[in-house]
Amino acid sequence: MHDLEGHDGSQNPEDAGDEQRLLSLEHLGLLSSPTSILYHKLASEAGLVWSCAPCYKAGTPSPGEAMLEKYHPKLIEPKWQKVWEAEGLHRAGAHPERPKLYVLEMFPYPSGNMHMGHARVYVIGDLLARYWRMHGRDVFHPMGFDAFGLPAENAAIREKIHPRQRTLKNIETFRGQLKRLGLSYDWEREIITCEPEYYRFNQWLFLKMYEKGLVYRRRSLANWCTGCLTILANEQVVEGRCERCQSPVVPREIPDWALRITRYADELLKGLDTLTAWPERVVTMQRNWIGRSEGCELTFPLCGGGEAIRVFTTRADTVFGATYMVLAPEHPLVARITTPAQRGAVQEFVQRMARTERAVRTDEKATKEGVFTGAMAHNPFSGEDIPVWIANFVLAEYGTGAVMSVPAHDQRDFEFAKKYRLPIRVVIAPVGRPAGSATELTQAFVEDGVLHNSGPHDGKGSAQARRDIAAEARSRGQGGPTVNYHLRDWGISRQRYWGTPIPMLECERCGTVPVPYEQLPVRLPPEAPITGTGESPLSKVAEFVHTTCPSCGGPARRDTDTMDTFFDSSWYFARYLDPRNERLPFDRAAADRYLPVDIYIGGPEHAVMHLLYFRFFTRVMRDLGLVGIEEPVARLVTQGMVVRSSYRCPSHGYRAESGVVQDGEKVRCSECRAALEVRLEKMSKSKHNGVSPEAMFEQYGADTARLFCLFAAPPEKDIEWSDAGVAGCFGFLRRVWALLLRHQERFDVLRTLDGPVDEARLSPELKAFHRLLHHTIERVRRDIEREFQFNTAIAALMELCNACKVFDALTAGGPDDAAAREALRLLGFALRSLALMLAPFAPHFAEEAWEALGMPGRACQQPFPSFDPKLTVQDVVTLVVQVNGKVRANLEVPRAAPREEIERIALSDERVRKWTEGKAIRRLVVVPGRLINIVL
RNA sequence: GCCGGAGUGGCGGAACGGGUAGACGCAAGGGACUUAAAAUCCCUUGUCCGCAAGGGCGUGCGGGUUCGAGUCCCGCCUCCGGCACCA
Repeated sequence: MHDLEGHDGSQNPEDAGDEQRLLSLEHLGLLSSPTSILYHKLASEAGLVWSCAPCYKAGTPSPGEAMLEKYHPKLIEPKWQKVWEAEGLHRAGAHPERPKLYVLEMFPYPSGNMHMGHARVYVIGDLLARYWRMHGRDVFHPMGFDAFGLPAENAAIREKIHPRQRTLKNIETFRGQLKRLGLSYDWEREIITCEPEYYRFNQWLFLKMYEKGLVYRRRSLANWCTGCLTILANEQVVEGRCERCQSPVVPREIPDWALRITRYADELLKGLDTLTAWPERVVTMQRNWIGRSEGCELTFPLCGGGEAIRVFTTRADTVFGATYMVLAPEHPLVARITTPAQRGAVQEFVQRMARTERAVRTDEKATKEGVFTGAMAHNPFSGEDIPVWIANFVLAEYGTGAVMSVPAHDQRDFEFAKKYRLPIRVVIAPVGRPAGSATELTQAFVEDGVLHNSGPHDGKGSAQARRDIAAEARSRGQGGPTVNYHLRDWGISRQRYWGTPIPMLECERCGTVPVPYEQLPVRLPPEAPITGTGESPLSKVAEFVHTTCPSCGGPARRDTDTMDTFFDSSWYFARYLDPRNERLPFDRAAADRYLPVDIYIGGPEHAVMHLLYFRFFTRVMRDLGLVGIEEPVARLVTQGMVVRSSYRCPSHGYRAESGVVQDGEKVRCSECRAALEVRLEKMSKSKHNGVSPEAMFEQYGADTARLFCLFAAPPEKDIEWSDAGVAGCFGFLRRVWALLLRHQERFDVLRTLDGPVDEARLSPELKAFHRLLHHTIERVRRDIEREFQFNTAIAALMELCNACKVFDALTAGGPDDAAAREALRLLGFALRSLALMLAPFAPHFAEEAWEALGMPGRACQQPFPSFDPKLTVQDVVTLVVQVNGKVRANLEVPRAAPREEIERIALSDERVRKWTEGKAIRRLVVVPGRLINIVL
């Protein structure tokens, strides 16, 4: 059925590559037979090894005959993936008596293909999952798909493919790629957010939050993305632009549903202190984002009217210096207080601001401009009447949307006052110095100091005055101490099709009515006119919109927006626990068993949005009695990007590696010979610097890809994709393979020698190796557990493999020869340990090795090797001899040598005497087992 | 501007509470095997002076503490990330 195109570089995942054929073999009634039989059967059925791979010896090995001449991942990997799946080795919950561990990676949005950035995250998670399973944990390690979202909808507009169809196809592809990486997920837990079985509980949670007053309808200025044609949450606006498509964002008045995340602002902030296993920078970013600011609200009555202006300030101590006030152009009072004489100018200004892009408006370099409203307000502290202006730099959504302006002590106010010739009054003097005069100020004095020109408060320090003035305001009923947050409520309505319908109705008689729980899910209609014009597609689906009111039975209209997809991903970690539950989002007992997530791995780009919502929802779910935890994630790992060189030609744009030529130091475009700009950038199709996992599997196999992802750098750093580095990892696996092969004929003997090694019978070389082996186990465990330093753990394994050379000299002694038997015992121990330690890193390889060694069971289910702390150190150490801090000699001494002995050996050494000759020794510093420093 | 983080060979990166800087891998050079190439294996590889033995200098820069500093302290520089007219 497949076409007969060759293997030449076709990227089509359906291309009949060799292992594809292996995977598609459905004759797996064989799974109950020994895997070696299965594997040979697979191989010959696939026509792979014996007919076409030049690296194999010709001929068909008989079942039971062990290893192939060369390491061939293409053959090994599909085999073990089938075995794991058939034997259900990665399923959680099989051992309720064991301690649990929930390892989670941020689930993907299934775009067409998995890329290396994805692979890296999953490989890190999988390593931890596999490692801890070998330590006897009941590991919960699920995977699913974040399936709603704009890209599918945009693609639908472009390519006329239904988002659902496209998404499901992508998931299919993606899932296949995940499986080919050998990731140990419990696939029975899979969730797909665009399925009604999932999103009905988005709706359920929305309704519960509505009941709790955590959801409200608002009609305010929303962030409208001119590219995506929908409103965005505050978090999705980056530098005034859409974080997704970079289009300008403009204010637009669209009614939406908002979640009252601000009600949890303080709790979310305090909770940060408990997140000791989160990266510092993520905690800091969240702290900044929540942006708690303690201050004071003050009321300024308008002259000649009952109305008053409320302002928020952190500098109540400067209130006597407030010489004018400024409202945001959108402030509701503006229209009412503007005098007829100023109306024209004010209206013009307000309208201009309404059209201004957020990016332009909030650009710090934008000049401050404003218009006088004609109104005056009364400063209740100084007793003065001061003018009320509107200006571009005052934001409607922060504080009260109005400020008191103190030009002498606030830089913005200062600039504004200078520009419009507004009065400046100095009311704070630097401590210990006289207050300057307003006329000689060149910039605002913004620090705390001593009050001045402030009536009864003169002479007080700023901090004291702030407290007193706030208290005074409160006692007069004109404000008082208050707290403000940078965090805003989370608007979740999106004017798009591909998302969760919002379960709310508008009834002509009853007003806003929630959809009753028993009517959930409100299903997304299968078809809707997806036009991308900015109107909600659902509003044009008459049979969706028109419904009956559940309370009065009269006609009602459904809400036609869909939810922000961050809603979906805010609680998915809990749905995995109980993904088929039709009554509740998940069962409380399952939550109590597995939550919180012990280790969560994902990109730092989610430091604020996703992770803040995650924490918010966890608290909401706690208040709904769904979970018993406060924080969803105990330990967070933010991994770096996968980057690779990109080449950009001034006239031909980004060039693929095949389109560049090396010319000495320079790299040139193969078309026009122009020098190219070389940069390290995140892999992407558009920059032509990507490496597809498919290509990796094809060339080196999943184990090598996994190994490289872990070896290239520690998790939090970016890794630079290096084809040579990948080849190096492949080479390592091949060397281990060759090592096993060299000792193949001994496997039968090794298997029988499993008792403890008797050091006394080992040669000095083997004794040193024995200790290195124990030390390696210690290092690998420590690197994984404490530091997440997988790169150094792999380095340790490489060293161990290199050290195994000592066994090459092993001569065949009979089993009666005690020394030879001990050496073989050690060899067996080493090979088995190496195989098992590799299991979390290169799992297919490890299984194959384990099987070849003739060991029963599966490598991934064995206990991780353990070490004897007494044996992790060498008994002969290299002692460094320094003279005045400079290294002059290295000495081999017994580790346990007494201090006097060490001093004697060191001082009598010829190389040392050369430096100490004829000089008095002032001091001898001895660090046992390490060094001796002779100070002259 | 504010808040984080990082600067180590030709490259990616090591160095547990201050104790041989450069583990491990890549690249490079030399050699072995081969009719040849590939693959594989062995050796060398921070830098400068030296035939060598040996020595000098080296972890962004300048100081300091210490017998001893990549690591600790003070002052800078550069790069990356986040926030940014938040009152």
